[in-house]
Amino acid sequence: MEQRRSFIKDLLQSTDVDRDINAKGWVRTKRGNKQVAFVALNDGSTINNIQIVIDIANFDEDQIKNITTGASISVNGTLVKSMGKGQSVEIQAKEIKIYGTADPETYPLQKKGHTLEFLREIAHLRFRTNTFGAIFRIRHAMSFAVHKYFNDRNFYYLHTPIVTGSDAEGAGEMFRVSTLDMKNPPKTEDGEIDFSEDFFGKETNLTVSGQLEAELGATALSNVYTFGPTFRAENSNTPRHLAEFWMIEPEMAFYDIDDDMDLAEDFLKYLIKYALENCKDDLEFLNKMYDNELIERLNSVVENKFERITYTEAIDVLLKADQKFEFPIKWGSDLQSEHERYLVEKYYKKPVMVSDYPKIIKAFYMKQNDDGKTVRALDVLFPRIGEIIGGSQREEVYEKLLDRIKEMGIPEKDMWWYLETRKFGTVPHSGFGLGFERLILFVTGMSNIRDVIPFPRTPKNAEF
RNA sequence: UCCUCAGUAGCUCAGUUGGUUUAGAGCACCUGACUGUUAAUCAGGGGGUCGUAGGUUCAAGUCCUACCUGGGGAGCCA
Repeated sequence: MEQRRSFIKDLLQSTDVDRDINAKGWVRTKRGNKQVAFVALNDGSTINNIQIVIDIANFDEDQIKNITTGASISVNGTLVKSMGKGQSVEIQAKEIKIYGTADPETYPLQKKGHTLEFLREIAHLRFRTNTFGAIFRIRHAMSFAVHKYFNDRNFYYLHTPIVTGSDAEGAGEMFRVSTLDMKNPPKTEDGEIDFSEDFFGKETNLTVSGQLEAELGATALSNVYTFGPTFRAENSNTPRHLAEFWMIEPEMAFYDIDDDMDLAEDFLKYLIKYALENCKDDLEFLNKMYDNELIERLNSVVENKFERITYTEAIDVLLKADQKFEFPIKWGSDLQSEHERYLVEKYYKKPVMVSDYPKIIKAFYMKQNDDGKTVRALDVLFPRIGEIIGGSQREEVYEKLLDRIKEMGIPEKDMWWYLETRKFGTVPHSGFGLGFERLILFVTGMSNIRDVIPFPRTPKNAEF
């Protein structure tokens, strides 16, 4: 009878030895001599490999030859206590089946390390490295933790549209969605492209944010969140931006800006704590290989209260700073990266939540303060990352919201559905957006956002 | 998009102020040695139109121009 396959993660933790088992996976390395060969096997269930011991006398020579780095195999054998150092258990092989060989001359992954830049060019194979195995296991764990956090707190997961007919979010350039013949599009009488002929009968784009739709859900379900892909056609070439990225956007009825801040802080701490508790091996690997202060930094974020300051207080701190900034700071201008970095890394030395920004530099939907100058906006600034969360209390007063829409030249007719929530049973409400990949950057200690999403979409790059 | 650095073997790099016949090294790979290895070790071997296209020069991996690709920084933001 075929032995049932065990995951390597479970085998390595097992104390029940001298029993027959089956393991399947991909060969990481093989070494040895004429008598015995040692194969390090990995199946993705853990960063750790299990050692397969092969008595060469008992196997066909050609078969052993084909067990090379990258080959996929199934091993029947006995789980035994290891005679060597470095592992407590290993598999004494009885029978090996090779599913697929990997020609050592052309298989691009070798035993020794590769640069992250090179691995990006072979994104289809980089999952097979320790680094990317660790990153994507952590990414999964964080994704799961997001749902768990909200589910346990009476939030509903709301699926907002990917294709949107509203271009009013103002969160950046959008990707057009169209089925028109680009070489010969239908034209109106004035020579413009006639989008009434298009699939949806109007101009449509990929979403840049699910926030406005999430607000609609929150005005009935109380607490909702979105977690989906968003798209920005900005020509941003930085280690912190993607054209396609995942965003988490909770939206809460009856929340003011302080409630919003409480949730943001609690949420971030929960996620980081979840990683510390559930991704120990992977974090230790990343800590050792990429960022010696990673685990220490994660712990410090979980243990310390975030600093909460207003934009105006932030400006005061920056004006008194004993440091020259490339961009001089003044009230009314947005904080530049160098300013954010000073506040987080030099002055407070912990995450900082900045609120109440000048309304002229923020979006139309943010709740206006009584001073007439500021809005209840909220940015959470993290060490190394900068802005990890952007949010606000939303303007719930119909007239004030309409004024801002007019002032900022947003097409009012496209916003009728959004405005109606302020006409019928309007409530104070708040929300924020968390860039999922930026969270993963922080948690893994990676420095380029292209390394924390399986298949990064960036300007001039949509391979795979 | 702007500034800046880089592109030489499968990978990571060296290649001096342009000039010593076939452009080097380490790792990887192949062959051999070794009774249990831990990124094993040791010996030998194969492997390169020097990112692309022009240009300067008696002579270009090396200098100039444009473009492409990648890194870092900035802007936009999450």
